[in-house]
Amino acid sequence: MARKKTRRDEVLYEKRKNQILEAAIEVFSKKSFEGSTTKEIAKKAKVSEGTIFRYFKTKKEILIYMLNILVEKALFDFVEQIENGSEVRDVIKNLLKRHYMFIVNNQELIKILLFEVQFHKELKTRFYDDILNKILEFSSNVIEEVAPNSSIPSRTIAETLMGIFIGLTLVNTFKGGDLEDLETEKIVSDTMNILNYGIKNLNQELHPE
Amino acid sequence: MARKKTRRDEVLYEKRKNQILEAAIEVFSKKSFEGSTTKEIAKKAKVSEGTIFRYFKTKKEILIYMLNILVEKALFDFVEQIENGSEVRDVIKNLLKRHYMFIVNNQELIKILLFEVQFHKELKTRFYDDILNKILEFSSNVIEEVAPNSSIPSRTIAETLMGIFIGLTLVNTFKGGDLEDLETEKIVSDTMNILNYGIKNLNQELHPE
Amino acid sequence: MARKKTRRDEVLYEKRKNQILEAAIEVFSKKSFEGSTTKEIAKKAKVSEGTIFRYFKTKKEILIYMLNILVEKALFDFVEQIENGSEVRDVIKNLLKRHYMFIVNNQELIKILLFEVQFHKELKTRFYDDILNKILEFSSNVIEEVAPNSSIPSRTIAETLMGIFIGLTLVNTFKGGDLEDLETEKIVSDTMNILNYGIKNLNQELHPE
Amino acid sequence: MARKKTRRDEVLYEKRKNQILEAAIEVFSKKSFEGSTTKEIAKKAKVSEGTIFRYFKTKKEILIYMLNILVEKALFDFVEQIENGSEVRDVIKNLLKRHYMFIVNNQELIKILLFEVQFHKELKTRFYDDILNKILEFSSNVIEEVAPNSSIPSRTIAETLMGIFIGLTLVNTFKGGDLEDLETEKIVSDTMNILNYGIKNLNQELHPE
DNA sequence: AATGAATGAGGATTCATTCAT
DNA sequence: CATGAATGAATCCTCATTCAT
Repeated sequence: MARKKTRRDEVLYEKRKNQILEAAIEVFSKKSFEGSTTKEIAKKAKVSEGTIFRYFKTKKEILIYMLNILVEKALFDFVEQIENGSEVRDVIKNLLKRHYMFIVNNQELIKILLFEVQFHKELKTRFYDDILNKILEFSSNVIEEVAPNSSIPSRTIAETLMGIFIGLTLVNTFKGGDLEDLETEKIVSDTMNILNYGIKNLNQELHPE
Repeated sequence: MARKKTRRDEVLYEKRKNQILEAAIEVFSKKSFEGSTTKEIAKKAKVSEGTIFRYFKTKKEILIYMLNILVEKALFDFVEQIENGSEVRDVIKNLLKRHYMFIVNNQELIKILLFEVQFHKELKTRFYDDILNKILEFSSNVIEEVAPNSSIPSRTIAETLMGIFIGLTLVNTFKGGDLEDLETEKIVSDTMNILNYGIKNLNQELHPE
Repeated sequence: MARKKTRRDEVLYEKRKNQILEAAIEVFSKKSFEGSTTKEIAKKAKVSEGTIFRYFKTKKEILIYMLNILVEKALFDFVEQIENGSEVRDVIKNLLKRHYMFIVNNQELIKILLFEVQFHKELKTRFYDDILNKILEFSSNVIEEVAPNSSIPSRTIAETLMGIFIGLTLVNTFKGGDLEDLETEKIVSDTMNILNYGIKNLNQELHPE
Repeated sequence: MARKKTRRDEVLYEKRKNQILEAAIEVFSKKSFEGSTTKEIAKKAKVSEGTIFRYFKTKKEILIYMLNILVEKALFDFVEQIENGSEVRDVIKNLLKRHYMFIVNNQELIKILLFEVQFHKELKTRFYDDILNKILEFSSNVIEEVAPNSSIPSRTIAETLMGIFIGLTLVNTFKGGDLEDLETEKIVSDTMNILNYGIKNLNQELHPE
């Protein structure tokens, strides 16, 4: 009776699961996890409520699955070897771009998890260990290499960079909503200027590139 | 017949309302607004569920009240005239301290609102207009005064400062939980160094004070 | 310690009780018994909620008290000897007037009790026994006296009369609301004509008085 | 994917909805709308409380649905052309029968709505416009045709007829409860006699048919 | 596999009643 | 005695989850 699982079955399975995931991302990001209903997700995903529970044992498992996906993306986006410039400035600039692209590409997922993770202990650890910490380690290492004896620990610098981007992203959601690719260059270069030359010299050395 | 409302009555009223508020802050910050139940708030506040609704018409009104309180605190903490140093450096440092103290002193409230505000349109506007924007304006003005011709707009600098602190706060909640007063000096001075001298010169000019 | 109850106390007591009663009548008639709250009654009566329960052990007791009052009024309004005319027509006309005045004078109370009595067994019996039945008996007797051998039982005639008035009252509440004293004569005389001359002869014998 | 809604589905849906409706009628008529609980309705309908809300968005919607049903029935029971007798007497008799059958067949629904309608503005208008007024217009027209020049307006006669029946129904609910089909003939013919010949001639002309 | 009807535990809120002041 | 704050049981309603089809 039981039909062998074909390759096609699997592809369909993944497609359907993704359909639900995308719908959930949209809904969670608009109403928060607790504020969302499986009914609304089902509707947006164009499946029945029952179907959701074939793909995810519980509503919470959707959230967990989101974290898994973000972990993958974080690794992928930061693991590729960075094209090392030799100058501190270039290295930092590359890091900033990576941060920025990661955030822009995964805005909704990041927003959801950044917040929800606080209310679910099991997720919190993984979010910190597998995403934040991984990125911070990677950044620290890169910084350490090009500025080995800085009296500010490279980790602190990395945290500051990350903090800036998370903060900017949030502040931004209040102003308008979606970050757009177009602004990338400006935000990165403004931040670069502040970080690179310091505020002290703002008047003299700006936009020298 | 009707007893006049005495001063004592009023004090009791405020005390009770605060009791509930404190409980709500604790619960909301641990479980999110939607994830919290009035039952749990009541228990933590040591009142009956019914009592909550004598002091707040709806659960949501508790959230709104939280925003009102944060607005007050924001004004109070930023309205006092800043002791103007004459040097850019000192001014920025003062701003950073203010930011930091505001966040440290109102951690839970900020965490709750930063999150919830996204899901409640009415709150969003007020949060941006009455808190974020007010602080940004204040900061911009201060910056403008001491660094009038910077090619980076003072507003951008102000947003960056705020972004840094919001971001740092969040990143911090993942590491440990509560920010402590003790770390204030270190965080402020590290951030100051980065901002002030820039990363470019990290090796040479650090910690000159 | 316990002060002797003075006459003055008693008067005050009754006054207060009445204050509450009047408020309750107003509220019940607008929202039904179950739909009303003691809070609203208290507010309308200008006393505290607690006070209500000094005068009535429970909310339901207010309803019971209303019934008592209506019983008194029914007796009073129908017990006085009717000025017997010698003609059937005059007798019926007098009965109709009594019915009508009773309804007009106690509109709200009747509306409330007619409705609520159905949902409270204890009240139902008393309402039927002490009000409806009393009136029906009284009317039957009067009719019996002037039309002793009618093949329609005098009781049936009495029920029909009462039915007409209850029905007219209700139908009326849908059109406008309050019955007004002004219409009394017209309603009574129209009804009289129908009853008196029958529909059969409507074209010929109308308004001969 | 999505299964087409079959005829069978629809039938089941209506059956279930009716199950709940019947239960609600029973409960409302025993305890009034406000005095009833969805829990009790659910129990009586042998469904879960949740199910009720699949079929009716709110408790009040059940009441509204009841009104809709009564409107339908009123139209249906009065719209069929009346078998016109040529004599006033026959016409009136037919009208009385219609009234009576309508009331007997829909006793509970009428009792519920006659009362509840007073506390719900939206219902009140519809009840008057779509039921009472429709019936009154129909009756008036019929009367007008057979007794065109009566000095009592046909509308008044129609209102009196309706009033009689509403009133008789109510008075009846206090005596025993359900009206039974058996009594129809008697009640109709007694009322007919009163209306037809008038009280004046009660002694002479009764039961001549 | 997919559906969506049914479930029932649990949530926010109301309200009659009590009781300390 | 009068007050009105406090109570908590009970209400209407929602929603994740199950399961027959």
